[in-house]
Amino acid sequence: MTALTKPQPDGAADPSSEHAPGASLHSPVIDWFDEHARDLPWRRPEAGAWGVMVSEFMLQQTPVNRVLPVYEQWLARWPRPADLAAEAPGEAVRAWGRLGYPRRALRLHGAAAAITERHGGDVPADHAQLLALPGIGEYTAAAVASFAYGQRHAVLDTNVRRVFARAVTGVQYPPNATTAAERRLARALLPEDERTAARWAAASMELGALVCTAKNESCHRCPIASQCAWRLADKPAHDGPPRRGQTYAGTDRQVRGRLLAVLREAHSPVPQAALDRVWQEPVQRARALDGLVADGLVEPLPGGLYRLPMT
DNA sequence: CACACGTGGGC
DNA sequence: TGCCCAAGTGT
Repeated sequence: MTALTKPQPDGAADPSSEHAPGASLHSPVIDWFDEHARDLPWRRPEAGAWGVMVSEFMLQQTPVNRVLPVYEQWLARWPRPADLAAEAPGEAVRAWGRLGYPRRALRLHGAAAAITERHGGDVPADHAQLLALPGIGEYTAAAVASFAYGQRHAVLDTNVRRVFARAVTGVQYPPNATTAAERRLARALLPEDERTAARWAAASMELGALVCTAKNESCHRCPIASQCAWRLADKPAHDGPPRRGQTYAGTDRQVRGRLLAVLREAHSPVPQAALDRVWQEPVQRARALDGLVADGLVEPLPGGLYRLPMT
């Protein structure tokens, strides 16, 4: 049984909640969104589905403020999927700059190529077709279908998960990995009406991004503070297993980052010696470079030269 | 399912 | 000063 099917106190439930669980959350959150939503370029009508899709790739684990300038350059240079598909993948990696996780750039390029081949150059509206594209998982498929095409999907990102964890489940943080219970809850909370569902998806996400933040949440600005289970329980601290921190210093990831930074800046093939300078320890350095080549982020050339992938 | 995968800003 | 966090995906 989910929290939603828990027996309600007699007469306590809103009459409409029987058919629309969570209905009492929809209006306050959507009204709040109407007033406080940020004016982000990918939310404007002219962004189109491609703009939405590009933004979703870039926003996977990267903050809005850092995405903004790269997004603008990207859309100006490659206004349609076919424009990106016509470029070398290395150009996508270069234009990705310092957004991090450059495999996303490669996958976005691959997705553009697949869209050009399989979908006539138009970002598909079908969830399953979106999911089949490289770099698009459960979240991004739902986000593009919902934000770009107004469809009714549970869009479950880290913001929404946190909002639901607090407002509905009454805990400070969601589980480390998305659970079946969370998906079930998200589906149950989805407004029936397609238009409203899409609005709800964007609104609940924005609430998590701006108000119901991971740290220093602003309950005084929250439109559903009076209904929030976590707040009503006096905001108990997270218990469960500690949320795994991400290590970085000294890892292969750091080495990869340095190697790729050199190649992004270079506009002709780079000799091995130039790459050797970014990291002292030779075994780890070689492993990192091999990894980049295996991932298709770096192309080795005869004579110990390297460059971003041209094919 | 746990882990790898970049980067930079906030406290 | 570090630790935590940021619109996840693929293996």
